[in-house]
Amino acid sequence: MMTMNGKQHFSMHAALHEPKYSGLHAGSEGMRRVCLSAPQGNLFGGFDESLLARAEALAAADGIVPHGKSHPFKADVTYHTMSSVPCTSSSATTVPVSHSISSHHHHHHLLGPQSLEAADLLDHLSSSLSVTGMGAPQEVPSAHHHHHHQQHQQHHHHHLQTMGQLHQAMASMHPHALSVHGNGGGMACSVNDVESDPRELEAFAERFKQRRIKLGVTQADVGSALANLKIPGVGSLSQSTICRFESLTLSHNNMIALKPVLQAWLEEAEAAYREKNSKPDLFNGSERKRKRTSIAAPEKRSLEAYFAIQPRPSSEKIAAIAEKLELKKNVVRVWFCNQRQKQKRMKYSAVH
DNA sequence: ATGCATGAGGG
DNA sequence: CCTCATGCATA
Repeated sequence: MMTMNGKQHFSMHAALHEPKYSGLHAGSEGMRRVCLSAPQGNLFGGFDESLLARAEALAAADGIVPHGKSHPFKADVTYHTMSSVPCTSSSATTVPVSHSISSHHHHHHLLGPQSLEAADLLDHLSSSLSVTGMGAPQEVPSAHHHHHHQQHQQHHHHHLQTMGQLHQAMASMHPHALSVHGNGGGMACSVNDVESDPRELEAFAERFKQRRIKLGVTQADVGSALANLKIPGVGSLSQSTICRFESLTLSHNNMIALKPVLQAWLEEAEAAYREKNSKPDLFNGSERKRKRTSIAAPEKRSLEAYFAIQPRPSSEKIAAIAEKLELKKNVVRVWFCNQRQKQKRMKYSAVH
């Protein structure tokens, strides 16, 4: 029944764009970012190549693995569950080193004395170059802030909507459903964000998670159940999103937008709780599946080093980096985009 | 739980 | 091309 994809995009997108948090969020998120800002922004001005070279060299040195020669394989692997896909394109070369090193590489000096990481590099370079005459204020080449929290939960792929059914008509709805930004410049702010200090969000997320678990509902269940609430502009969400909400790994705005919806669900669920589901019904074996490139650890280290220096490389630079790392340009571009997004997420984005 | 990807909307 | 919200695929 229904190609199971019939419920994917519910654009509540349109709503939140380029939020400068100009006035309203200046106290919350904007603040956090400011705290992280490094005084020296743009380090480029003609040193590009040398900087990139150094970043790479250092990143490479950082990964001194027992291989005397350079990696003979492609820097990335592309997985796909489909055998019918002939386009092993980006990786005709299967990487034998796959998980051995690609998983745990936490940028924190546990590698030894030579592990000069991006932050150090930046620091080093900035002191010697900040005089070259550029001062473009950048976002925040902050050192990484990685938080690793793991706790296994359920893994339950839902391609179902056995109880969901319906929805999907919202793709054409008004773009401002649960927007947080109603302001169009007039700053008549009053309706949105206000009542949303990160403190409360954190508290809510925690409560939500606990009660959800108490109800014996999985993140995926919550996601699909949201469609049943029939809130205008709100369709279902994925396990990923629910998970991210609970772990506060969404942007501040996203958190605020989702809170009311999840709260509504929680209330309804507790009212008439006690309903499970799980009919992992079958699907067609013939679906074009999305591929997920896997960037190997060494390359990832290089990218991180570059990112520390310049979070927003130009197209040319991206191309150059892509070539050096033997990655597709688009892969590199997306990596930077995702990295930037990551930087803006909640959680311990700053002082906590 | 998270990495890489897609797409809308805005320049 | 970017930012953002989201999701599939995966570890």
